[in-house]
Amino acid sequence: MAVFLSSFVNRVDKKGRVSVPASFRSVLGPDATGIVVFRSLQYDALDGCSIAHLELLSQSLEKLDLPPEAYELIETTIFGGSQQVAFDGEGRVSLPPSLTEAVGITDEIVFVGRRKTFQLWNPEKFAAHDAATRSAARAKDLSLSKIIAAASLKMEGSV
Amino acid sequence: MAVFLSSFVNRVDKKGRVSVPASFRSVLGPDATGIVVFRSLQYDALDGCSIAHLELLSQSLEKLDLPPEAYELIETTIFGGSQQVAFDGEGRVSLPPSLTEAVGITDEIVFVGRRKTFQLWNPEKFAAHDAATRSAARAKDLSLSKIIAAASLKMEGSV
DNA sequence: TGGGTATATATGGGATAGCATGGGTCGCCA
DNA sequence: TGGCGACCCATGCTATCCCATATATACCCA
Repeated sequence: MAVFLSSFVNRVDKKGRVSVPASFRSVLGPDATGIVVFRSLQYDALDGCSIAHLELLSQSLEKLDLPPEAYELIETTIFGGSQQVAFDGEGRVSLPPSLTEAVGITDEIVFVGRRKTFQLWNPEKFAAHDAATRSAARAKDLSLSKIIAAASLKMEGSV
Repeated sequence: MAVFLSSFVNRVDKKGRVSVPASFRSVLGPDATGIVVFRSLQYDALDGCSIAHLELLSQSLEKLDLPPEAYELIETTIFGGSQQVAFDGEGRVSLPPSLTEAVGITDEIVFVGRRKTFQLWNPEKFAAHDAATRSAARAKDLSLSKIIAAASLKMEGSV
């Protein structure tokens, strides 16, 4: 399993600790010491990724041809706004109050897999967001089977 | 941990002393005797870095083909205006009043990690700056996950 | 196929060490 | 000799580590 998949609802205890879902930890690999968390720019949620991913970003920053405001954004928002949180012996992390308060996470949290990264949501907010996204997709008549069918056609055509 | 990450709010005591965040000190390494602080060219804040990094900056400056006035500006502002401050036994530094007053730092200070360097802000000013950066990014629809995805693609492609 | 057992995971709480912070004292330089 | 800065010690808080427990899942054996 190489990507972050599906959603998990976990509790946040009095100390602010949260169990990272075991399947997410296995994606991170046995050598991972923790994760990196920062505020999502688009959503009222937190983004999470592996430390390796952030280091990758750091290394590739110099090579990427980004607009100056993107640099500024990354330097301040990601590196300044992110928190590296380490696993304890049980695979938990303690999320800093500054981040959880900003997105309304209190005693429960949803981990949402997003392939290379994942998100952390307040359960009610995620439910609302998910419902809105779904109805928007329906309105646009987006369906997975159609997308896959279209992709397969494209593949066959290219062979 | 090889880069300066995340933000920390610390107190400035009556003597003008400030604890440098432990994680920043660990980035600087066990042999670091202090840090270098100077006024940011772009922001109403202070820039900080390791002594080694300033030397690196000095060397890379010589290789750059800068117009004389820019060179002059940097020499005067950065190298002339920078202060080397040493750690005390507890990992604190005392910031010169000339610098703190110039950027409005009084009894509280924010350390903001910026990868190879970090910044020192008045908390209120940083909050405003951060909010402005965020909303600008949102307006431009800069997505961090897109940037990260692009970075990974580039990295994978380069292997 | 069903029951029982073992393992993994999530969760909770207590102990401890590290860290931020404050105050005091000694020595140096003006 | 007075003021300032550097070192030393004390303290409270918080994060980290360690151990205990409940629940769910997987496995095994009859």
